[in-house]
Amino acid sequence: MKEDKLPTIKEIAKQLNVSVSTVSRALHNHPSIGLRTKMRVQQLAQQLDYEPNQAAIFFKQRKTSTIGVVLPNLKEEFFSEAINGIEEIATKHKYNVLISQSRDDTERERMIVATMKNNRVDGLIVSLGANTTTYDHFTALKKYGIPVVFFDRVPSLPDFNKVYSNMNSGTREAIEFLIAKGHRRIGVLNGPEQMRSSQERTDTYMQVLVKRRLKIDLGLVTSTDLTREGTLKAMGHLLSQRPKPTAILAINDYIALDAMQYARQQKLRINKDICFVSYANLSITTYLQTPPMASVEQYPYRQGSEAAEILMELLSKTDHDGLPPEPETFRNVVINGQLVIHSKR
Amino acid sequence: MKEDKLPTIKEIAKQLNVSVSTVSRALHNHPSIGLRTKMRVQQLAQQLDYEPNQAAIFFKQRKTSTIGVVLPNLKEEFFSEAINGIEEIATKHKYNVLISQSRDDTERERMIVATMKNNRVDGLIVSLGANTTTYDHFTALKKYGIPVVFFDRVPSLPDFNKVYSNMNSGTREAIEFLIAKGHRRIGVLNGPEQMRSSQERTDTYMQVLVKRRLKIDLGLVTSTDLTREGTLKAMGHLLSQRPKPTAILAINDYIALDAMQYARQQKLRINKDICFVSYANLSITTYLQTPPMASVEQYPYRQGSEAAEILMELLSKTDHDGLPPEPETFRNVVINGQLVIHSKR
DNA sequence: CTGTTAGCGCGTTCAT
DNA sequence: ATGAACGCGCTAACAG
Repeated sequence: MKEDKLPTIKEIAKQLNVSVSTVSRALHNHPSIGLRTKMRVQQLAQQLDYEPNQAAIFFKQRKTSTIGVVLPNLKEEFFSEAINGIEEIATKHKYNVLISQSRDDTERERMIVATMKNNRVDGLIVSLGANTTTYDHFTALKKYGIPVVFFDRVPSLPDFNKVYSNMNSGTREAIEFLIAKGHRRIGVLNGPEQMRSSQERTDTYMQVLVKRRLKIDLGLVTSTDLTREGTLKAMGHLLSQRPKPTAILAINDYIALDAMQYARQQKLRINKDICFVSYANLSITTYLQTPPMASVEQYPYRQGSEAAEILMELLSKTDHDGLPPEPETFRNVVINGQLVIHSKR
Repeated sequence: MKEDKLPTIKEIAKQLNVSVSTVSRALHNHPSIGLRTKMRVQQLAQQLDYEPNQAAIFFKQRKTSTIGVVLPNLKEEFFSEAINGIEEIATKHKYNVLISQSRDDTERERMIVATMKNNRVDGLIVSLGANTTTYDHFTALKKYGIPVVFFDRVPSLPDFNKVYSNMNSGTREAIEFLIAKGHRRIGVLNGPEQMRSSQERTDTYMQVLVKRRLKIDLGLVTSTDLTREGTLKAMGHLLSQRPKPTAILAINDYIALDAMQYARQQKLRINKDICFVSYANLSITTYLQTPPMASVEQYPYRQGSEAAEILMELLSKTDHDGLPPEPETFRNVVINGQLVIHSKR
């Protein structure tokens, strides 16, 4: 049953008593091939169930038609949704997608990038680990001609291609929303300080408070390392402030969930004693009886597909290789997060 | 900055005035290479930052060191967790992982399998789409020598390698649990009938009821196509039965969530008027104020890693290729689902 | 111990 | 319109 040998053009050539190059050309609809031969070749190919050996082609073309995707995890709906976006574009361009998770571990991230490089992926799409502060493992790729596009968790340095949702507009909306609801003590449950989004969030928070002439209490701004423990600890800190915050802005829905659980343990009633607003707008929150009052939608699908689109563009440029040494320009796509209100109360 | 050419063994050979094979052997610690030359080679390789071109190796060895993973989606924590298991094993064996989602669409599934085949993945790990009832796109792989291992959503035919959690023990425990809590009218919210697990679930359900001498009402056994709409419709059916069921066994946590939402809309109080027990035991349920009373743990990580382990084993056999035409034996690993109780009430 | 060579499957000149 | 030959980077069989 098992046909040991997959058909090759050579095989076809032999059977038809023509040369391999003829077969190759016929298969590619090269104009200079006789209609008759072309037909014969194509028919036999079909019949033999011939499929070109991608490995050989990759080898020859020096490209693998594969892009690597490195992200913190697949568990968060945000990232799996982003992958959908990436996959869609990649498939459209006949690219394969190699996915790997850094688990927010910079060391793992380095390893992954290294293996991907060795496997000669054509390009990389990356969302950084929470603790990654150095980018040399990415800059190193430049000399191999492997383009990198970051999304969501992007480096704070300018010289990278990135797609992300800026925190400004969304955060502004969120804070204004809470103020309008009467909240005066608003806590911030931020991510690690090295994350670009954390800084932006804090900045905007401050701005809005100043503009609204509310008192700024730095004790209300805290950060979690994104682990559950870190979040609980941060919440402990926030809730120990006096007076207690009546609302909390959390870096994302998962963190908000942990935080809400903690608050509930402290006998606080969600959306009554304390309100939550967070980022991402995940579908699971719709299942909660007491979801966050509002979420800043981050458009993961769009971020993924935009990043992939940019990468495809970069790759097509590399193709022709007559690359005029442009003054190295970087794509920087910013998506405005939109506040989505879940609970009227 | 960009070094156009990556170093090759040929390059190293030239610089050292030795032959490529010497370099190759030195790099592989071949015993028959002089210590001195070996050192020289390895040092220069290091210095040049030489990395073997995997594409070339793949091409030569006729294997890609890549396994494909086809599953319904990445969004469900069950699957992303399974991927962690797969990744762990694959990485350990120096394999890459190509992931693709069928979105429960058999047509997409076929396409994916076809591309993976053309990309010459060494093997496949698959969890079937909900509606897949034919397996010819998988059996076809046999003649290309591409082994397939299924997990969780496995074919109901015997001649495939599979890893799955059988529904019997877990379902039995679940029903007994509900009966012990005083429930007499227990509804079943099953998946599509073609799914192996659905049949098993129904069978066990019947068995336990018979054993406990409870009345069997076929109106209480219904199925959803796993879409939200399908689930709501099925719930409508279940809740229209008289007397209404007081407990419902749902095929998985996500479905349970949809079902609970529907119940809540019907002014039923979760865990009071109606109880839920489901399968999977996802971490998100811990965030719910009213989680399912109990879940049958399905061990996604373990399923993934076991499947990968089996695939690795199959692949290593293929390697030596002196495959004695064994009478085609299939691996069939069954994991017993364990009931985990969340709510005492 | 080391070098020479063939060949994996394909696309691509360069001839004819 | 077609064929012959080369080479991509690497391994392995064969020769010294």
